[in-house]
Amino acid sequence: MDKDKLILIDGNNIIYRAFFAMPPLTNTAGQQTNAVYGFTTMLLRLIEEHKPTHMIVAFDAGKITFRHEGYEEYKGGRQKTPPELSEQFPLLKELLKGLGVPQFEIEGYEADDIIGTISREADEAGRQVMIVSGDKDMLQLASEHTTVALVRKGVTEVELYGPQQIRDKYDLTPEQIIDLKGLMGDASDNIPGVPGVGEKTALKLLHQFGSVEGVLAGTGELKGKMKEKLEEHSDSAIMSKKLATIYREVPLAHAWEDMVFSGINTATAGPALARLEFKSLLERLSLSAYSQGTDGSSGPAEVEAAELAITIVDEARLDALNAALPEISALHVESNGENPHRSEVIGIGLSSPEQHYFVPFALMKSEGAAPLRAWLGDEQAPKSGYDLHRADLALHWQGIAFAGAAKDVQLAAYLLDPTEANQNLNDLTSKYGLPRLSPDEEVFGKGAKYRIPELAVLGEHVARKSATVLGIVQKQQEELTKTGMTGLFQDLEMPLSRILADMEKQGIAVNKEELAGLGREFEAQIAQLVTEIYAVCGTEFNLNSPKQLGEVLFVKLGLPVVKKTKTGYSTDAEVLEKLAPYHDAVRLILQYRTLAKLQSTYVEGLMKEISPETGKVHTFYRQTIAATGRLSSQFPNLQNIPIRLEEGRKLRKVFVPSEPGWSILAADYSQIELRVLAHISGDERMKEAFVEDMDIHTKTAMDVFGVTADSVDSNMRRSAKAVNFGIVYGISDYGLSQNLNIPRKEAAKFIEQYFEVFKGVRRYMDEIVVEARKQGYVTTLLERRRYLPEINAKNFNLRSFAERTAMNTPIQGTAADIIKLAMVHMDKALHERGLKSRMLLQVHDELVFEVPEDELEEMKQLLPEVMAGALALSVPLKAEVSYGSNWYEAK
DNA sequence: GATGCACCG
DNA sequence: CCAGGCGGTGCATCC
Repeated sequence: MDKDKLILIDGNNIIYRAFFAMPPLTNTAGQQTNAVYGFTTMLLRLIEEHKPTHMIVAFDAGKITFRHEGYEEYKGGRQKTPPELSEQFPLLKELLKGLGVPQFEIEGYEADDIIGTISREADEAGRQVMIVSGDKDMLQLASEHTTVALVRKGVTEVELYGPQQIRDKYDLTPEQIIDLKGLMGDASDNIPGVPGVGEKTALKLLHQFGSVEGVLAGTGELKGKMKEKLEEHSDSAIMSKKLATIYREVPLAHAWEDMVFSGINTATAGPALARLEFKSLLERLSLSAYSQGTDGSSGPAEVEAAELAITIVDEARLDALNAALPEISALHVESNGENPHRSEVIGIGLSSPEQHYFVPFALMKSEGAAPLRAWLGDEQAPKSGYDLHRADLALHWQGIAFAGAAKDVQLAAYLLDPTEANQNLNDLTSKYGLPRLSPDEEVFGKGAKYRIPELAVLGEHVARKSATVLGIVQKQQEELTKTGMTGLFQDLEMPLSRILADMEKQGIAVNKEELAGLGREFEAQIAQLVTEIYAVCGTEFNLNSPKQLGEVLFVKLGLPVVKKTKTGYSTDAEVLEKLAPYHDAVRLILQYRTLAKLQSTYVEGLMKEISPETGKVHTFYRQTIAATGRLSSQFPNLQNIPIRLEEGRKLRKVFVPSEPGWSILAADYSQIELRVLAHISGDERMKEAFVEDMDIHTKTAMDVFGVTADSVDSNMRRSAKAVNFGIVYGISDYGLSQNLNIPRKEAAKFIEQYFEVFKGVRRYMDEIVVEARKQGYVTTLLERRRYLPEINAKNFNLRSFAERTAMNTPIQGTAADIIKLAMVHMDKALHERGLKSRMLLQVHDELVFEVPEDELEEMKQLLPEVMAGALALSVPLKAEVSYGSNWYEAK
C-alpha cells in the first residue's frame, strides 16, 4: 500500500500554461500542437521521475459551475480561450487515451474540485499524492501525504510544496492559503478580495489574526485606510474566501481502481504520438518505429544526442531572438581561461524548451542586441545556468550587466554532493540521463592548441550546453527538496553568489609601491641568507629543491634523519626545527624558506594579480570547492595572506581603501567553531563558558587540570588550546602528541581527561560517527550535507579519516553556514540603510569592508551586531571589530 | 602532473 | 602493531 503513488494533474491549467509557454508548433496538416507537446513532455517527465502507480488528468466540464451560484462574474474577466488552444483539447484527450493515462471530468465541476475530492479521499486512506498544477490555490490541498507540484516557467520546472515548504515560504498553513486569496483576491479568476490588499499586506494580517474571519473581527486593532478598507469590503472578503475554497465533496463515481496507471501503453502510444508527429517523443520512448520517415534505429533514447532546434543568431535573426526572450530560461556564457576577471566571452547559448540559440559575442554589442542585453541585466528575468557567478564576472568586464540568476546548476550539484570532484556540465549529463556533450577539449583543443572552432560547431556546442542546463534544472530542484536543501540553495547560496560577484568586481586596492618596497627588503635578506647558507654548508645548491637540500643535510652534513617522505628525506619546518641544534645552517634555511615564500607567493605573486585597469586585486571566490561548505579564493588567494609572523604580517599593509579618507574595517568571529560545537553537542560546561564569555582555552585548562583560573600557566593553556583544536578536527592521541610534541600516552591521557569533563562533547563525537554510519552522510545546522562513503571501510586509514570528517564537518560546515548568512544579512543591511560601505573580503571567520569616514561609527556597531545575530544558537555568537588605514592596522 | 613545502582559518 | 589531525591555494622542482 505505501508503495502506491497517485499523481493528480490539473489538465486545464497545464494545457493552458503549455500553450503560452511553447512556441507555435504545427503538424503537416496545419494543426497547431504546441500545447499538447508541452503537456506531454511534462507528463513523461513526471512518469519517469515519480513512477506513479495511479494517475489521472482532471478537466473542467460544463460551462456553469456551482461557483456561479451567487457570484456571476466568477472567472468573468478571463480572456476567451483562443481557438488555437481549444482545438488542442480533443488532441490531448485522444493522446492521453493512447498513452494509457486515465482522465476524469464531471459535469458542473472544475478540475481542481475533482482533484480536491480525490486528494481528500486518498489523504484519508493515507496514500501518497502529488498534485500538479500552476495554480497556487492548490497549495491549500497540501498535507502530510499530499505534495503540490507548482509548475513554473511555462511547464519546464516544478516547485514541490508540502506543509513545511508553505510554512517556510509564507509562514501559513495550507488551509490559510484560502484566507490569503480571500484577502488579496485573484485577478485571473476575477475574485475581488479586498481592494488595496496585496500579498504582503494579506500575509501580515494573517500572521496577526490567523484567518479572514479573525482579521474582520480584529479590525478594531487596526487604524487608518487599512481599517476602512477591510470594514467596507468585509462581505467581499468572505465571499472571496468562499470562491477560493476548493470543493472537496464532488460526487465521484470513480473508484481507486479507475486511476491505475500501469506505465505507458506502447502499443497505443506509438500511433497516437505518430499522428501528432511528435518524433522526439517517439524517440524518447524508443518508439521510433512508429515514426514515418525515420529508420527506427535509435539507441537508448535518453543519452542519444537528439536533434535540437538550434538557431545561430546573426544580425537578421536578432529580432526573432529578442521576441523569444520571455520564453528563455536557461543560458550558457562560454568564456575562455580559468580566471573570470581576465577571460573573454566567446558567445552565449540561450534555451527555451523548444528552441535553442547561439549568439556570437561579436553580435552582443550591436544595436539590435539591446533587448538581449537588457534581458541579461534584468533582475526580473530569471535565468538558470551553469556557474552563473563566472558568467556574471566575464560579462561584467565586457561591459555587459548580468542579473536575475535564479538557479545555478553547478551550485545545486555542489550542494547535492560537495565532494563529487569537478561536476562539469558533461558529468551532470550522465547523472541526469541527458545527451552527452562533446568535451570542451575536443571542441576547443587544449593549452597551446586552443582554437575557437567554426561558427556552426561552436554554436551547436554552446547551445547544447544551455539546453543541458534546461534539462537538469528541474530534476535537481526535486532532489534538493528531497534532501531538505531548497532553503539553503534558494535563500543562502544563490543570493550569496551575487554578493560574491559584487565583492570581486569591487576588488581591494593594493599599494604597489609599498609592495615593491617590501619586495626589496625581502630580496636583500634572501641574498644575504643564501650566501651564508652556502658558506656554512660548504657547497652551493638549489635551496628551493627539497631533494638537493636533503642531500646536503643528510648525506653531506650527516644530520640525523627524522622523517621520510615517500620520495626521500623530509625537510619540512617541523623536521628542521628538530635539526636546528645540530647545525648552524638549519636556522638559516628556515629563515630562507619563510622569506622565499613571502617573496614568491606574496610579493611577486600578488604583484602579477594587480589589475592594470583598476589598480586592485580582484579575487575569485569559489563556492563549489570545499567539501564543508566553506569558500575558497583564487587569483590571488586572499584567504591566506600572512598574519602569524610579524615579517609576513607586514604584507597586510599593502591592502588599502580605494578612496581617500576611507578606512578598512574588519570583524572576525571569536571561537566560532567551538561555539558551534558547544551548541550542537549541547555540552553544558562548554556552553556555560561561552555564556559567561570566558577565555575558552583557559577555561578548558581549568576544567581538565582541575585548577583555578590563577593557576593556569601558559603551558597549560597552550595544551588546552591544542586539545580544543584537536577536538574540532576529530581528535586522535597521535595527532595531539605530534602537535604538542609529547608522548602519545600522555596525549591519550589528556584526551581522556578532557572527555571526562566535557561529557556532552564525547557523546556528540560518538553519536555523530554512528549517525554517519547509519545514514552515510552528516549535515550542518542548515542541512548542508556531506556523504562519507568510507565510514564503513575495512581499511583503517580510510575509515578513520571518514570518522574524523564526520566529527569535523558539522562544525566547520555550520560555521561556514553562519558567516554566509551574515554576508547575506549584511548586504541587505547596507542596501536598506543606503550605506556606501563595501564588503570586500571573506576569510572564513572574518569579513573585511572599506568604509567612508562618515559611516565608520555606524559600521563599527552594525557589522559585529549582524555577524553575532546571523543565527541564534544556544550560546551567544561574538564578533570583534577593528579598523585602520589598511588591513594590517585593522587588527 | 605529481610532489613537497608554506601560507591561511 | 599499523596509521593518523579538518578545510583550502600557490610556488618551485622534478619527472
